[in-house]
Amino acid sequence: MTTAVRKVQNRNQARLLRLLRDRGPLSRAELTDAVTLSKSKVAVELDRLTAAGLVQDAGQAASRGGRPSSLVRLWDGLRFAGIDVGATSINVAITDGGLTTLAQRQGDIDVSQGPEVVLRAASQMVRDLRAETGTESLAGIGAGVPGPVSFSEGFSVVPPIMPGWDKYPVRDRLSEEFDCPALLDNDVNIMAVGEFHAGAARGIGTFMFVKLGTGVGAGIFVDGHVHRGVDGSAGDIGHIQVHDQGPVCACGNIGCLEAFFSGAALRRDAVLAAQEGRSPFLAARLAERGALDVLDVADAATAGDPVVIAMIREGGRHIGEVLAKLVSFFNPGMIVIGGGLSNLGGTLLAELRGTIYRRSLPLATRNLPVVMSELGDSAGVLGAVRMISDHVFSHDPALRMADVRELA
Amino acid sequence: MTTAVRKVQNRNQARLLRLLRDRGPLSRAELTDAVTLSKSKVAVELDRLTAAGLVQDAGQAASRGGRPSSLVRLWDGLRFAGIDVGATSINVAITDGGLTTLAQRQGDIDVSQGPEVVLRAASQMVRDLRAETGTESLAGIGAGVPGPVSFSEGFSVVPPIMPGWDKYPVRDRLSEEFDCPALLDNDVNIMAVGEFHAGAARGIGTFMFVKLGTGVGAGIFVDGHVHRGVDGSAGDIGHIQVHDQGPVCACGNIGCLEAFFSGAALRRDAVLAAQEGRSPFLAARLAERGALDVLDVADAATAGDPVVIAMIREGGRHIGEVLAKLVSFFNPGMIVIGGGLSNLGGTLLAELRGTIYRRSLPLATRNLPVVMSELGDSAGVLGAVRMISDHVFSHDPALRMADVRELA
DNA sequence: AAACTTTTCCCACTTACTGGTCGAAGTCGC
DNA sequence: GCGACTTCGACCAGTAAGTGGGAAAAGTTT
Repeated sequence: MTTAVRKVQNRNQARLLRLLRDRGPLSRAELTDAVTLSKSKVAVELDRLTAAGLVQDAGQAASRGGRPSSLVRLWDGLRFAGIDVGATSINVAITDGGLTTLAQRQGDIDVSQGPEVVLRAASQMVRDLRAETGTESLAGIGAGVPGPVSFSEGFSVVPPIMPGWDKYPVRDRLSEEFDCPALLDNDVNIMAVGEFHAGAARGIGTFMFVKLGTGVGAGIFVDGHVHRGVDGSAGDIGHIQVHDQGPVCACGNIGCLEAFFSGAALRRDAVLAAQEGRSPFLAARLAERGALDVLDVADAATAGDPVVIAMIREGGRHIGEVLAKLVSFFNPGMIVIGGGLSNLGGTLLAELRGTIYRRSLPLATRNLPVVMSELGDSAGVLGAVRMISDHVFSHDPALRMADVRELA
Repeated sequence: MTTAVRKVQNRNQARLLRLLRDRGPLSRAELTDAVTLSKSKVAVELDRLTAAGLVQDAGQAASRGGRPSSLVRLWDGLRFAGIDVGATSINVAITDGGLTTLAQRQGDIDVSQGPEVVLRAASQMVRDLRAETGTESLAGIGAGVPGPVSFSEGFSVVPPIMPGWDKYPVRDRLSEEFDCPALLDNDVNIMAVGEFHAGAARGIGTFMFVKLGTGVGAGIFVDGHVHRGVDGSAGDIGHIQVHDQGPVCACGNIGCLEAFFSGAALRRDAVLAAQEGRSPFLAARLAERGALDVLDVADAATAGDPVVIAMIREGGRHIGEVLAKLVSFFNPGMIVIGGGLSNLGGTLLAELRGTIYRRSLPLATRNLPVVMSELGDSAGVLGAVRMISDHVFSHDPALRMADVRELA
């Protein structure tokens, strides 16, 4: 363990680090090819990175007919932590520098208990995982929480159903406690980052991630970057009004999208269908277990229960109608569906696709894949570590998008 | 007139040129302060720009208590042309390097006559304006046409009601004819650029421009850049379905937003109200002139005609309901309303604001101005020249956003 | 006219990076 | 086993970009 300043000094070092993160150990020659720099320059920067303890030697590669390359890789002890706080659960992972998960843990929480309680639980989980993986120090922590987040300030802003979280300095608390850089974002955004990094949207710079969970939200990628909007509330589509009348939403309004279809709405409708005897399958399950969740509904659909299937189709149609409008507006290259309700599988996906393709312009949908999340529950933590590693593996964190774009 | 290579050689020259464009003549000292470069470097680059014929001396400034500055400005003979093709009209302007309009001309066309006819008319107008302003050569041409455009390829793609335009190489034709760089974009996008450059959205990097004209469309700005979407169809909100039933749209579908409210829809409804005797004001106008347009409707509203006012309010509500959904999704910093229907004035704006504020989340609307276009008919041509001047005043046009962003 | 202010020109110096050369370290053919 | 060939990495001189100090230039103020 070096005690050197573990800091990226320039743009070239940042590029090299991200190459090593994304492509694994590479030789100096391969790195020279990948970045447009001379071998001398690459060698110099690698020496500096090695001295800074960010990079290390990785032995010899097999010869390709000449002198064998000596491989270079990210420092073996580099560790990132990701924290994905949901409404009722928390997911924590520790990865190495290449963002391979070394250990992961899930726990039940109630986000309404406030930031102190939740952060205490999260910290404990991180500490446990550190012990488990023999992690001495963390290079960075990424975290996501439900509801609108001020990314630049690192805290939640007026979260609807999360008392005590408003302006609570989550990012700075994490940064202090673990003595490393930290970033906080909306949970849907980090899931979108996850799918972009290692999931269905790999290489698709402009896409929408739609989370159908307890609530409904979207993560928006524009040219490889999260679009957060001016107040950090972009993607907040759960409370779009889809009807004048309809069920009352948790937010107090009437006709919100997530009052028609979401984890909460589906549970409500499922229990009703069971109690009213419209779905024998769900009635049996309810009697058996005393409650119903998304998996019960999915099972009922698989078993061919017509009422349940109709329920899913109607919900999918509501979501699809909103997405169709957003597709016309935004013209994304892909839509990724995630969150708990993605367990509803093919029935839901078919309805979504049908509605979106039927209601949007042909030009905007002719190349528009609508697919399920590839990462499932891990999308959030993976996105969180990707987000913080992008940050750590960048030159001057102060020099951000806005400034760089101006140059072009 | 120099015959030197009039070409920007590096990023610093690009920055200097844009400074001179946006802030007018400046002294070397002021330029040094504005860019973060040493005075020596600024002097060297200015010399090169002068040699390239892009920049020239502009005499002495008044002394501020010491040696007076010698001012530098863009070459006096720099000229940009902007072409804004609408469904029924065409607008052309020639500006100097600082994007001040030197001459402007408007003409009536029918875009359905095809690109050959329209481009011939446009070229003639540009030639007329060149003669009028004594312009020897153009430094660049920006143009906008209705419907989806492939920006990178420089032509329209599957435009709904524009036979013959599909894949017709508009950009390259202009570039060849006038022997200068040219860019082609969607007409709504260039209007948005215009409002960003010199209109209501000055300094607001993330906003929506909504054109309510013959059709309905939106221009989307994200962090100071136009968002065109993966197929160039972003902002195509006119055919969003707002109802299961309703008037048949020109696109063949039912319930499209612009079938409910647009220039075409309003004319239709106005004539109907006149013929059915519901609006005495419009009936009189129709009898008097044989036809009705937006200005007649505006006059009727000003005169207090209750049926017309209700008509505008209902239309505004339809637009507002769609915008409210998009605001929740996109979280812009401003909405600018333009196009012919903005002549409807306060009645329309009030209804839009009311609907948007009522139906979107408080967080996304608490800082959301909804304002009328400041540039009116000139937004398009001004945006077009701004677009092409950004292009000409940039280093390597090949090195574009995607690449630059990757560095950060 | 002297003192002061501000700008511009000039030049030595640093920094970032390039690209060629050469030895090191392997494989391959015989 | 040895020389020819290939590939890699270290070294180093050279270059382009940019910095920053100093002096001259060209005004104003006293």
